[in-house]
Amino acid sequence: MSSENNIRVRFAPSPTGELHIGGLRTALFNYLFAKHNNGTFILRIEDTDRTRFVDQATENIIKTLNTLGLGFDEGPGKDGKVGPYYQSQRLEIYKKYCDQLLEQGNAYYAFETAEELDEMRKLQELEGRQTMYDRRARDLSKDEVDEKIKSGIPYVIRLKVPLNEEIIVHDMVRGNVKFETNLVDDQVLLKSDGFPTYHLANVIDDHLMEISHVIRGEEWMTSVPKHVILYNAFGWEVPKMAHLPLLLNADRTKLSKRQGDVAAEDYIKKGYLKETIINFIALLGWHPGEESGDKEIFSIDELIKLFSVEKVHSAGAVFNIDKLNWMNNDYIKNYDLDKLTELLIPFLKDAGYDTSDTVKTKKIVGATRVYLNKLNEIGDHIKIFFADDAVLEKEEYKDMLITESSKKVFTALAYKIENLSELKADTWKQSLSEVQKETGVKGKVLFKPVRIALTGSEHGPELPAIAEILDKEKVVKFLRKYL
RNA sequence: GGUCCCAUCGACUAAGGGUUAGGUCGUCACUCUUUCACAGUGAAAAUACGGGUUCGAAUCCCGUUGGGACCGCCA
Repeated sequence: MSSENNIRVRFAPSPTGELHIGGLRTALFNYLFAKHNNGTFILRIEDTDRTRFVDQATENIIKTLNTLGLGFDEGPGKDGKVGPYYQSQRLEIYKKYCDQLLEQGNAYYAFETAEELDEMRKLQELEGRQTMYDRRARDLSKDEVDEKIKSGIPYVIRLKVPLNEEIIVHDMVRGNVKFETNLVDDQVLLKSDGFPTYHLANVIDDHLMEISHVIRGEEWMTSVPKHVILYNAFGWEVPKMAHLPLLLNADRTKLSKRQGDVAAEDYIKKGYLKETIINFIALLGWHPGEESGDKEIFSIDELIKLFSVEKVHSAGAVFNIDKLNWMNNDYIKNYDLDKLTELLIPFLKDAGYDTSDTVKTKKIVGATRVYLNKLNEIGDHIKIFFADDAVLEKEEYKDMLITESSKKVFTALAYKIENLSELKADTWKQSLSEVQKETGVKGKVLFKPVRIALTGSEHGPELPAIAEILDKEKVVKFLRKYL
């Protein structure tokens, strides 16, 4: 379903590890924007840094995107005539355009070593100046350049930033932003290993891939003038830009490993539902506004319908795990029980529980889902359904179980349950109320010991549900244990 | 330090010249449930500060303060 219009956006991660929550948010907003406008969502892999390349990272990113329902229209394995979508496979293209820049006088060769540049920066810092390339190779003569190249000195190609100009960019989130070119670094465009830097590759690819809107994180804001200079040098139209507010740690610094997990996959693994993740992330830095009222829960389709860049905030947003947990619990409580059970089975198996009895498993899920903030917590709540013995949580509970009234109740109840044709929630209730009448024991004195006898704990799911799941044999056994 | 961005309850946010500044999470209280949880009701809780503009400012402008991002042959 490609574009009838020309809306084309891309998510362009570099394969240096797992998909970060911040990256996921960028991907999501690009996706929502594309789908809302009936445009095209493109995945491009920016693998131009050989030193940070991580094997399988691309596969993982694609997998995570797919798991969360953010499938791309064009990208690796899905050609849309503007590929390849791996930058490492586009080296000749960058080389060609870089040569053009050189010819036009928009770029130049530079021969400093890393050490020399370090020294330069240290000095600048000492003098309290902005650290940036001092443009010392800008005016090397053609002969000097040729000679250095011939003698095998490694070189990079740098952008020749036009001096004394002002660049004004319109950002869809932030409005007009002004930059002085004198403060813009003569960015390296082509590294000494022949690979392009982000800035060169990004601009060329966005143009060649006909990207209409660049939607990316705010950390890119300060490199915008470099990109504009490049677009201008090539004589290309600058795409529309939108810089998204950062996702923040609790201390309001850029979201990073430290405070907790930042890999989207970690959240999936813990059992945050994909609906939750999408819903929650969408509301970080964006809100549909007044028309949607007090609504907090949005399906992906609703998000697509409602999304607009104009409603994106300009301030950073703290990633708040408490609200994520609440939202996940809300989804879990309202999820289709069969589907939820299906999702929970791997977690149950992980926790070492037998899930072969699907009817029982479903009942257990139904009885305990309300406690779950995430699926991997299921193991903490279901021990009682599989134990061969109701181990007392606290030693002193025993006193309650061996009183005269408890014994009376257990005896009567065990007898009734034993003679039930089937132990269900309602037959349990029926039996218990009969016992209440017959023994005259009621209230806390009745219920508490029974609960403890069956589960070993004062707290837990509803007693009738527990009884039904445990079934006759165990219930009777547990009740008679204290006689 | 330089450049750029940002500023409504603790957090996410609504209101975009006129509202008792609204909602959600979290917190607290109460109700319900013979448990916990769920659910329901309610409470505390914010326009950073100072100047303008205006009849009227959270909203527009300026300044201050505070926070953040970037300043790599990383992306």
